[in-house]
Amino acid sequence: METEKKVEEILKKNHLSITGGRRKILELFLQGDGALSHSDIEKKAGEKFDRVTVYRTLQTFLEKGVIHSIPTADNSIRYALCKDDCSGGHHRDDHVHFICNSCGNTVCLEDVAVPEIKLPRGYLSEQVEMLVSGVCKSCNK
Amino acid sequence: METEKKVEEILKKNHLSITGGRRKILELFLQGDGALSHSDIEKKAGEKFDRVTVYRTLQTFLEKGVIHSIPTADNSIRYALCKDDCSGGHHRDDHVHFICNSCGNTVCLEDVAVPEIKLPRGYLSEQVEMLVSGVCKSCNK
DNA sequence: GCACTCTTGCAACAATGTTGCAAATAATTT
DNA sequence: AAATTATTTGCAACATTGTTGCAAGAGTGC
Repeated sequence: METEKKVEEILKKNHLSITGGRRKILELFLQGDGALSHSDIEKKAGEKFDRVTVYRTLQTFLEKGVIHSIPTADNSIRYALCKDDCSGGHHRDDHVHFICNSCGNTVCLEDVAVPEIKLPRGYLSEQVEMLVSGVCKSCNK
Repeated sequence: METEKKVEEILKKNHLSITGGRRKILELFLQGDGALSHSDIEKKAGEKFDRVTVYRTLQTFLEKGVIHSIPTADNSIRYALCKDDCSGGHHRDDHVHFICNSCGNTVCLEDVAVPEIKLPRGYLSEQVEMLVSGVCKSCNK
């Protein structure tokens, strides 16, 4: 199966041992194209995994650069897969995130770059996050 | 006192009754210039107010447009005062937010406007949030 | 000052996140 | 392929954060 290979590839590339939990969570990310919150994952994974495992797995994936986190206004961080080129720790995650107010989905707009901005004198920018909310392609019909 | 007048003005303008809790919380916002998280407020307000009161007060202020919320990557929403012209429900909050990785402060860069961006076909933008993290003016010395 | 409305605090609860530790599983070595 | 080692998982217990109903208290308008 295609997904299964990808899962193993990602885990191996990041020197992570291949376990059931990591497999399952990666599959979820590969299947749906949207971002997932912690509770999304808990629900979709069925009753199979302990809550703590999900926390720790997400934590590990974050550290390795497998996923990135997307802050949201409703206090529920979401996570999405990183593209290939940002694995290995340094993290190039300069695309816009879109949250649909209709269906609630969060997606990465990989093709929309975050524009440069000029900060006031004295401020040093290290990372920029851009969060657009509105109506997504699927709901806007 | 200057602050006290401002507090009452804001509350009256939004048809909110003037109570101790609302006074105190507004003062906190007027004093420090940074954004405050829920727990910041609880701590700074001393032992005087119930947790629930803080939640409800923030909720009320949000609805009235007295404050706006700033999502952050660490799962702790922060709140900051709105400028005068965005009271009354419709909310013009189009400035950039800055989070300092050194001191942890979050501030509104009122002078830095959020740039326009072009979304892919089909997407409808309703609100844009821009979150810059790095080193702030005070820490960058 | 009095009646009325809104706000507060308390209690109880639900949801979310964290930590230590022993058992289970995966990777490594022989 | 079995044994050793390192890592991961699940459980339990706990801490923190957020929510709701309700009675008591405080603010507002008359």
